[in-house]
Amino acid sequence: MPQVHDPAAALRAADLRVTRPRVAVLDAVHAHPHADTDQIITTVRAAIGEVSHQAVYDVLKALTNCGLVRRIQPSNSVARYEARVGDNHHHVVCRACGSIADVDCAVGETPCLTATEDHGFTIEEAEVIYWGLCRTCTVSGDT
Amino acid sequence: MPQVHDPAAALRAADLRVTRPRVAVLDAVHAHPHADTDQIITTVRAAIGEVSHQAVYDVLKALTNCGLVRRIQPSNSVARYEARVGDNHHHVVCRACGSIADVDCAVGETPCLTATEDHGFTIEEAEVIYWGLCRTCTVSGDT
DNA sequence: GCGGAAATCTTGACTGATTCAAGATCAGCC
DNA sequence: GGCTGATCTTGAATCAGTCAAGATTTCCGC
Repeated sequence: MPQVHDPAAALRAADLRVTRPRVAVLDAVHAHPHADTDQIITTVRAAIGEVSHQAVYDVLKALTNCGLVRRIQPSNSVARYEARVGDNHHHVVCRACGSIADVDCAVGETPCLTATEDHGFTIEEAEVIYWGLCRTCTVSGDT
Repeated sequence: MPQVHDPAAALRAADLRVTRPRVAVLDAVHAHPHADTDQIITTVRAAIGEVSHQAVYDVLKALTNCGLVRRIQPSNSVARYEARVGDNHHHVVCRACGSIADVDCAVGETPCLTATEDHGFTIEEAEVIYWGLCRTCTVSGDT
């Protein structure tokens, strides 16, 4: 049982072949939470040399599908990815600079999952995005 | 005091000039909640004839800025707009067909606004998206 | 009602993230 | 080591949304 992050094992557990690009992408997402695709590509290339952006897109899609990474995409932002999955946490997004931080759920394990009127929808998951200003932007812009 | 939807009055109240495209866009958003830009353009053109897509984008941006409409953009979806603003309601999005429905907040007026750890962020607003399946997709896909 | 100034709209090109497709390459299995 | 299909490379394409310049239109005062 790996206490540390073990990409290869995670990939095998998800029935995905273990390839250098995949391991590198998984590492990159672990190392840079909330990174966008471009940052991930850069990180991956720094780690293992040239990799096509297409490969990174494919890998991210595969990892997202099997639940190894989570894709988040606040409005007016490109897609971002994080490796913290399985727990129920949400995000604060800075309106000014776009930075993202994790927020543990304030209400319970599955917050707000009880919609008052579900219109016949089968609700599986609640995604919460808090909008505000990060500390830096609060200081610099609040004059 | 207009009991009914009065686009011109709303525009004036927001310090925006009253133009045909703006009135038509406002009408379209009122008539079709959660419509995407393309649907809005189509509706507007049906109402007042040819209008450039650029004008619609401009108008939507202006209306969003002044708070007359709200822009929502679930992951893997294009931008959508709705005229129901000011109250605190959220959305259910169908994972299969992308349809959206309104959900009143289950918790209170400003749900989940109390993040346990705000990382120095000044939180202004919480946006909640419920992911699930709409009734139609639940029935057809749940075999 | 008329005229001027500034906001708004039209036209048309452009960007940038993401996707598609075809073929080359590699991981996993025997 | 060799085979097979998944995965990666290459290169082009798509699509929502943006930028920019010039033509119109609204609003305001007269």
